[in-house]
Amino acid sequence: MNLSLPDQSMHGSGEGGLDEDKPEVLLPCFRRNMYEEPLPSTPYSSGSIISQLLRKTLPAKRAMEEGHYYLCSADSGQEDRSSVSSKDSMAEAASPNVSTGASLEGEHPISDHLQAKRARVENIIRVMAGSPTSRPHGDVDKDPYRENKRKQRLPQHQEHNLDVGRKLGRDSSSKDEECHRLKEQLHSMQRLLQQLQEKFLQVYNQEDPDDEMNLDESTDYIRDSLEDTLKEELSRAVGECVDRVFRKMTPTGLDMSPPQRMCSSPDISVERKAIQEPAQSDDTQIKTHSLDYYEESHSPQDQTEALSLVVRKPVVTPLSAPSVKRPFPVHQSPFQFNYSAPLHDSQILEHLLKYGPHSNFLPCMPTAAAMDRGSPDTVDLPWDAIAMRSKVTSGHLGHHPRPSALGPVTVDNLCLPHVKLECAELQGMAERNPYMSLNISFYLNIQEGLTPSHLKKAKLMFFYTRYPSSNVLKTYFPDVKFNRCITSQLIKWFSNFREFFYIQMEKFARQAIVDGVGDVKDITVSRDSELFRALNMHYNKANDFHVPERFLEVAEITLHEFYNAISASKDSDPSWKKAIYKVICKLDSEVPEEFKTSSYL
DNA sequence: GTACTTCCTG
DNA sequence: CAGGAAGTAC
Repeated sequence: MNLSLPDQSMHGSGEGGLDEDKPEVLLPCFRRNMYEEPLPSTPYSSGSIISQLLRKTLPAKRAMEEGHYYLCSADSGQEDRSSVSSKDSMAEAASPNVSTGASLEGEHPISDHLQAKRARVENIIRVMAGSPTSRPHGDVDKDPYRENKRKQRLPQHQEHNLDVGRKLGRDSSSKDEECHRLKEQLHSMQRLLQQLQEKFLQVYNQEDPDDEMNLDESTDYIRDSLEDTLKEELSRAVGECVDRVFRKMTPTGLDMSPPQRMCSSPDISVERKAIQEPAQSDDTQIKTHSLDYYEESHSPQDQTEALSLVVRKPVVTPLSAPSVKRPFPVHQSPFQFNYSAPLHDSQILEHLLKYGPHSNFLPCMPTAAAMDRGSPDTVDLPWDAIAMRSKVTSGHLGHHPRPSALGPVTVDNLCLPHVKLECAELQGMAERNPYMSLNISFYLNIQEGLTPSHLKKAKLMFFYTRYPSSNVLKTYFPDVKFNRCITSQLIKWFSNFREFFYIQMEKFARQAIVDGVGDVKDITVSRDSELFRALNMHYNKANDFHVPERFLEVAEITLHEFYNAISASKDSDPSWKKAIYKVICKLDSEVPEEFKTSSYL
């Protein structure tokens, strides 16, 4: 945010204020290779968890199912392909009707096809729902398959539990180790989720383009159950992690005051709720500072494996399918980055537990961020902003009930501005593949509703465009999960902006006439103008944005239009303004790129 | 119908 | 700023 007043020239050109707000500029050190850290493997990172699960649980269906689940696997993929019809596509060949046993040459291939898809999806859901993490603990070790799965996901943790007795009394370093183990467990969970997504993408991306309708139907069919399952899975894992970090911290002599409510037994349900309702990230820059501080404080060895939830659309054709051995794109997702530095979240958590959410989180945090932003309200941690989401105009902006202290630790605090950079791409993918959109907002902390920050941003955008299309709005609000309602609200905002704009124009034009201004050329709009002050007060109340010169020109042109029309008594025509609107509409200019990635200006 | 807009009201 | 009515355009 440009902190300078319009007349101050901290930045040479008139419209360069935004640069100072970009995280990259704000935090040059943070650009360090967080996306390029080495990716050490974990003992249980190789092979497909899902595939192994399927081997154990669905042996009878393996032949037909693995055709799908192993499309990314060179060995089994080819193996399975050889056993099925070669004429059809892979998807077709591997999609017999599981539930009915209908043959591939059934009389209703489309219907069967759909049912086959559902069956495959249901299988995945069943596997997920049946995973040990979703079951009571007493159930876990009875089932070999589940035990196997648990070993894949929690091997180090179990080992650690066995070691607890020996480690009692010399626990000083165990916290770090525990964090590392928990981190790995989280990564394992993330891999599982990512694999699931890939499996689904494979299933759906192999469908014929003509199969859109079926895809929609089946997507609706499975959406709820799968979404719940996925969220449950990840939420539980994170909650468990926090739980253990917390318990691990407690006996080590940390000053746990005053965490009151979450002291003895963290409320996993609260944690889960916080995760399922990701908080907004208006203050991501502050969080960037926070994490950056730690990022710089620890050695690269702390970096654990990078995993991607940014699921690339698999190129799965009968010819190329088996070429991809491992379904994990190297591409780093913001989500996984949240957990990429083992000590981060534990330290964040530790601090929050000790000092509470409103304390100054880190030594470097408030000063630099706040000064760069020039806005006192940004000094606070995002706690208040969290409660603000979706309540732009509900009249509750003054004070918000403080959300659970644990929620933002794992979600909001760990979401970074870089998330925004990938949102647009992901949303595009999501639009092309309905299923893809299921958990993207969940992972990327995309807003479900518009926030005051979005409103502020929209107002600043108005300086460039008075008539933004919905597509433009979607482009410039990548952190907003658009739906019909949200789009309408944003459009309505700009409608209101225009209304105010035109009212002011008409008012000042009439005033000029009343004042006896005889020539349009005598009417100008400068930054000293009363008109500009009124507009600036409305769209840029904090006066922390340098209004582009072009907007002054547009205002002047508009004022002239009104002046001319009124002077010519055209205002007797009920629709006399329409001509003016048409002119102004053409004066829109492109909104700077910076607006696309700045969730908070 | 849907999307978008202006106008009006609170 | 939001809600609603009414108009326009596709």
